[in-house]
Amino acid sequence: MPITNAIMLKKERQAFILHKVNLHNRVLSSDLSAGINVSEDTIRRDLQELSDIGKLIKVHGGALSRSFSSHFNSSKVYSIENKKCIAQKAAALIKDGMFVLTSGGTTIIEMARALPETLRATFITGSLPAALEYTHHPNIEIIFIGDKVLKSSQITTGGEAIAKIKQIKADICFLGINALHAELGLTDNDWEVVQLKKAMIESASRVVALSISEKINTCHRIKICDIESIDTLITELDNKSALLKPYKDAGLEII
Amino acid sequence: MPITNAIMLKKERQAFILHKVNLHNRVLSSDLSAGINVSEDTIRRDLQELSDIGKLIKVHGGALSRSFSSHFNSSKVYSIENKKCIAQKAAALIKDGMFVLTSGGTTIIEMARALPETLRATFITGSLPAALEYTHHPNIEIIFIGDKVLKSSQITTGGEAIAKIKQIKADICFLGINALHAELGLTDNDWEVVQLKKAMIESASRVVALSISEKINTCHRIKICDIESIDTLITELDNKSALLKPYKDAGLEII
DNA sequence: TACTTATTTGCAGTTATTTGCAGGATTGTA
DNA sequence: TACAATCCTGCAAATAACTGCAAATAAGTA
Repeated sequence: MPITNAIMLKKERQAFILHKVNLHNRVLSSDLSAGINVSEDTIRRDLQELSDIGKLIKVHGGALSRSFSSHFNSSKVYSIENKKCIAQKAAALIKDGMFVLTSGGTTIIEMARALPETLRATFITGSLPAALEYTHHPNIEIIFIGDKVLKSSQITTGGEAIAKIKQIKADICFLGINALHAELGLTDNDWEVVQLKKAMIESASRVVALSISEKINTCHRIKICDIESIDTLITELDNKSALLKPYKDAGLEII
Repeated sequence: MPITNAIMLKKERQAFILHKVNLHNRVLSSDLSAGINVSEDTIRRDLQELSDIGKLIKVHGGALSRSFSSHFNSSKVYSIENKKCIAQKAAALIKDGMFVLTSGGTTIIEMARALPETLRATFITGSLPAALEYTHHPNIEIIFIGDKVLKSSQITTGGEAIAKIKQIKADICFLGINALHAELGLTDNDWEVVQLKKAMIESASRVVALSISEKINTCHRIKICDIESIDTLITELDNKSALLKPYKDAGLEII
């Protein structure tokens, strides 16, 4: 750590901190305080400001670079309890003999775990984790949609996968939802995933969207469909919740 | 386990643990405690927190990866060291740009983990666990063969899967082998799996069999092919081993 | 210049977090 | 069953974060 004997301007100091954090992927408040000649309080305030504008991630004792914590913070699988609640409600909709089309996502995985052991149905999916979860159930038939695997989402995508889905006529389709908005509809931020979900919606008699409440009234870049294309919305909330009213008004069944 | 002598921030440590758990599919608290310089209590608390937000599954003595359904598989880690050895040898055969066809099985999973990060190749498989493992690598393209999923083996089987495989011409094919015999050839005890492996052998320029030595000179019910259909045999043994002589005499390359 | 105002910084006191440790409970295994 | 390993709980020490405040500086203004 190069010692700077001259005093530093605030902006200058923050630029220096950013440089350090990007170089080493992490910094300690104590090191910075010793390196630059300022109190730890000042460093903390700097880190707080830089964190507020998203230049780094502040943690107890220092800060981490943004790229570093992307793996850690990006796929926030928070609110497992809520997802389990949604999973219970969703699983109850599936009856013996049904053809069930499902997307991927943690909520779908929870649904797979919530399926009663006695259920006899056929599940069709292109999600590797979901399919693996289904293999643990004794009485379920699994059809996997093959094609190129999208690594980030661990699902198959591509023309052939979509063509296969279009051949299917499923009784019910469960979609794990990333963003839901009363006017903007369903959106996602991956083009491939959007194509796949579009196809799934078209191939099912009944479309059920699974979404934790914090994703309600948010949107992403690419549109999947309008709200009206969804038949049923399942959240962890009570169906009298005010947050759900716009969707109820749009004619969706709320569970 | 790389020893990190510098102190680690809490979040940093947790990210490290997550990385480990996703890489190896399971970690021991004691190993982590020794690797990072913190008490087991701290590790336990980290695992608890990560478990609470659903990043991993905490078990007695350590933790399991969430993406992999290890409950079933972790108990089955037969002679893991030998398989790692085989995996290393097998991975060395794969070059940039290759089309690689692989079956399922624990040895194949180990091979997936042994692939160098820089490798750029296309992997084709019908095994759910293998495909999931491939998704962790940065430069690999994955093509998944879809169809009905055979739950016991977590692979896709059926006419369509076989038809797809027959359309492919791969540079190399890796087969995890359950039984190998100099006169009786390759055998297996699941009819569906046998059909699939037959197709894979026909679709590859070079066929590589991966087998731990204890499976040599054993046989199962259903025949896949003769020894001569195999080009290369990889075991954990030295290639001068007497056990391998019949296979060497049959013209196989022994690694 | 002289005055007001805003920003920055350090300090003291308080609160919160993290960590290791000691004990007793629990679990897995021979 | 007995044994060892692992766990949980509460506690204490160390560290870090927050709060309010005051001094120093910078910036704007009549």
